[in-house]
Amino acid sequence: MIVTDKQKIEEILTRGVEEIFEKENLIKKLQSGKQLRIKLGIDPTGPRIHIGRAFQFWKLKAFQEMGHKIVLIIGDFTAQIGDASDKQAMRKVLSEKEINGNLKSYLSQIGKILDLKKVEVRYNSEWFKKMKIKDFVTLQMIFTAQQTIQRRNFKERWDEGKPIGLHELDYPLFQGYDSVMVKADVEIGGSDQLFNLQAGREIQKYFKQNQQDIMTSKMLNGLDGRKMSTSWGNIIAILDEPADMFGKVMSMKDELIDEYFELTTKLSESEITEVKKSSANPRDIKARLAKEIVSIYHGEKAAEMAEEEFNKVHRDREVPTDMPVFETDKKEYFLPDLLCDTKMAPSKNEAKRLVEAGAVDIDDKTEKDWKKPVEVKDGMIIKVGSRKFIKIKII
RNA sequence: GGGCGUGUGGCUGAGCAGCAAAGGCAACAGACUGUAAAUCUGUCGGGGUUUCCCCUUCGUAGGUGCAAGUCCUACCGCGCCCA
Repeated sequence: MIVTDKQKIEEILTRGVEEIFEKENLIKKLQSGKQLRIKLGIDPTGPRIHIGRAFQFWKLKAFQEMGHKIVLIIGDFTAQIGDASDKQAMRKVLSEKEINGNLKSYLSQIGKILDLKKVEVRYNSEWFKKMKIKDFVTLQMIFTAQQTIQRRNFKERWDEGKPIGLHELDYPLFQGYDSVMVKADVEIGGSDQLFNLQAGREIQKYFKQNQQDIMTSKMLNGLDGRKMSTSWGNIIAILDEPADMFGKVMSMKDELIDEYFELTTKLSESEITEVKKSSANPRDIKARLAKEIVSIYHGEKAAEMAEEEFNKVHRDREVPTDMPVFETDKKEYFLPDLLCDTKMAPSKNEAKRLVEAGAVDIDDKTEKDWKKPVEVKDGMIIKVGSRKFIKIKII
C-alpha cells in the first residue's frame, strides 16, 4: 500500500531538505501510487555512524513507511577510492581489511533506524569487481574533464595547487553507475553529494533509463560548528552511550540548537517552537534537545537517567553514581604515576601540568603539589577536570 | 625527460646556523557561569631527584660546522612551467 497523502509528501520533501531535482517530477511520482526505488549509498569509511548521517536514514524510513522500496548501497568498492565530496585534501585509501572491519557493525547500526527486512541491501563490489576496463572507459566518456574539474571542491584544490588524484575524479562515475545497476527512481544524499547525484542522472540517461530524481539534505554541523566528521572528532555517534550522548549535546555551541532540532529529533515544527518558547535559557533548551536525542537511540528511561546524572555531576558538582574503579596494592603512590596508571592523564608531564593547574581533586580536596606522595586509601576518589573520576580499591 | 619551487609538532603556518621551534585552529585545565555554551587566563613532544638536567622530533639517508629545521649531496613525495 503506497501512501500518496499530499501532506505526508509535502512533509517528506521539506524537513531538513536542501534541494530537489526535479521537484515537480518527484511529486508526480510520489502521487502516482507506484512503489519507488529510493537509493542511498553509504561508504563504510569509519566504524561509527553519526547522527548527522542518521538523518538520511530517518528520511529513508519515512519513505519506507510510505511503502516505497529502500535500496541501500554499501559502497565496499567505492570506499576504497574515497569520495572527495567533503574533502579538501586527498583521503587516505582504505584497505579491504579496514573496510570489512567497518562493515561489520554497519548494518546493525542502520537497523536501529530502518526496518532492514524490507530493505534491499546491495554491495557495489558486486558489479564493480566484474567490470571490464572497456566498460569503465565508456563511463568516463560520458563526462568531460572540464565538467568534473568545475566541481567546487576540485576547483578549490586545483587553484590552490593541491593534489587531486585521477581516481578521485572517477568517484562520481562509480556512484552514478550504482544508480543504473539498481534502477533508482530517487536518490538521496547530503548536500555535498549534489555533484555525485547528478552524475547518476547523466549516467542513467546514457544507459537509457529513467533519470532518478535527487534530493539533498542539509548537513548537520559537528559539536564545534565545523562539519560533522569522524576525523574531526566532533560527532555524536548513534552508538554513543546515553550519558556521553547527553553530555555531548550539552557541550555544543548554542547557535547549533536550531539545526539539531530540525535534523536530529522527531519533534514537529510546532513542538520545536513550543520548546524554544518554554525557556529563555539555552541551557534548558539544550537539555531538552539532549533528552530527545538520547530517547531516540536509547529510550526515554535512559534519557531521563542521563539527564539526572548530568545535573548531578555538572550542575550540582556531585560525584557520579558510577565511576571506574582502579585496583592497587600500593599504600603510597607518586601522584603523576597514579594519574598515568589510571589513564586519567596520557603522560607524566601532562599529569604534572594538570596538578599544577589545580585540576586534580583527591577526595574533594584540590592537590597542587605533585611531588608529595599520595597515601592511598580504599574508596578514595580522584577527580581530574570536571568529568573524569576514578575510585581506588585496595586489593 | 628538463627548469623552478616545496615537504615543519593533531591540522594550518612562521622560522635568522645557537629552540622543544612564532602565530592561528583544535585539544586540555583554571576562573566565571546558564553547561562540558560564550568570555578571560594558563598549558599544549617525552622523562627526571624540577627555578635545573636528560632524551626524541622539522620528508628519508649521508656530509660540512663547536653548533643544522636552517648550509651541501643523494633519494622520496607533492606542485607549477616547458617537452
